[in-house]
Amino acid sequence: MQKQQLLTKNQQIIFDLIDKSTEPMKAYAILFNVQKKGIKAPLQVYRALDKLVEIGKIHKIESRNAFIACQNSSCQVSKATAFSICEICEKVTEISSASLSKYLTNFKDKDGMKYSKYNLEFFGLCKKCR
Amino acid sequence: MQKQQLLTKNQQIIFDLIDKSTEPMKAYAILFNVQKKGIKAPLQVYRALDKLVEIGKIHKIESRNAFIACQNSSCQVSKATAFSICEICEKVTEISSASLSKYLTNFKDKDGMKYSKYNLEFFGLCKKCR
DNA sequence: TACATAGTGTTATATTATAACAATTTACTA
DNA sequence: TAGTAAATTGTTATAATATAACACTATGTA
Repeated sequence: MQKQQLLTKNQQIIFDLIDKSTEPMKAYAILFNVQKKGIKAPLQVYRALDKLVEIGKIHKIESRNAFIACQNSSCQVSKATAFSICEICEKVTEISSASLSKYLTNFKDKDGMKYSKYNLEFFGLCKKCR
Repeated sequence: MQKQQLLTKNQQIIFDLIDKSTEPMKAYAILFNVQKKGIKAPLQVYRALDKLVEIGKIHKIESRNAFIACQNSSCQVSKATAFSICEICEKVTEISSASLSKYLTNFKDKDGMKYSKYNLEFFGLCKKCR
């Protein structure tokens, strides 16, 4: 087990907010929500987000410019991420499939190149929206 | 064979530029390059980009906010895309692996949900940068 | 012709993200 | 425990990415 990373005040405030949210949050929505806690400027938010992504507590959904708490307790670092995104309601779920991550982690391209990291976003309709 | 989509003037100008480029291009870099051809405003660029993405002539590299011409002649629509991205030189290559696309196209999550679309970005070091 | 659809040109503005710099806190180590 | 390097914070300003709204033009087709 890796050493538990301690969060600083700003990081904790922002992580808590994202973690409680049922949907991915955008940076300026986060800013708006934490202003009453003394975080006033975009940069304070982005710095915390950068760090939280780096240590794997949250992930960025690149196609949406939004952030979601890691839903996989063993995911300490974001090196292999996969998400499903509903194109109607925008619900995002982190996919944790051992076979998928095994397949992608071991994937080699034509030149035999292996990759140290990947991000996969699936799009479709969730149960409710179908 | 699908009917060949005809491009409008702006779409053609912008596609030609991206297609000639050896690296992904960002929207405002494109704008700068086509201003001498009469395309003056960001919106003209974004509209052409949207259409080109929609018909599969180009792809957006989400993690870079940049656009690359489709390198796969049979790729008429961008429903299943995979790229390798060098984290040093930022070289981006479209991956065309039949087994990868087969695996991902058929992937079902725990709930049996199938997806209509995906985008995968691999990160690592290219040959030159290793 | 008349109509629908897609594309264009334009101005303004919204959204997302970083630069630069000074001050403060934290954690390590001599 | 004092010194110091590294990380974090606070702040103002600004850069980079993307869309809204509206009027107009071209194109295809009934």
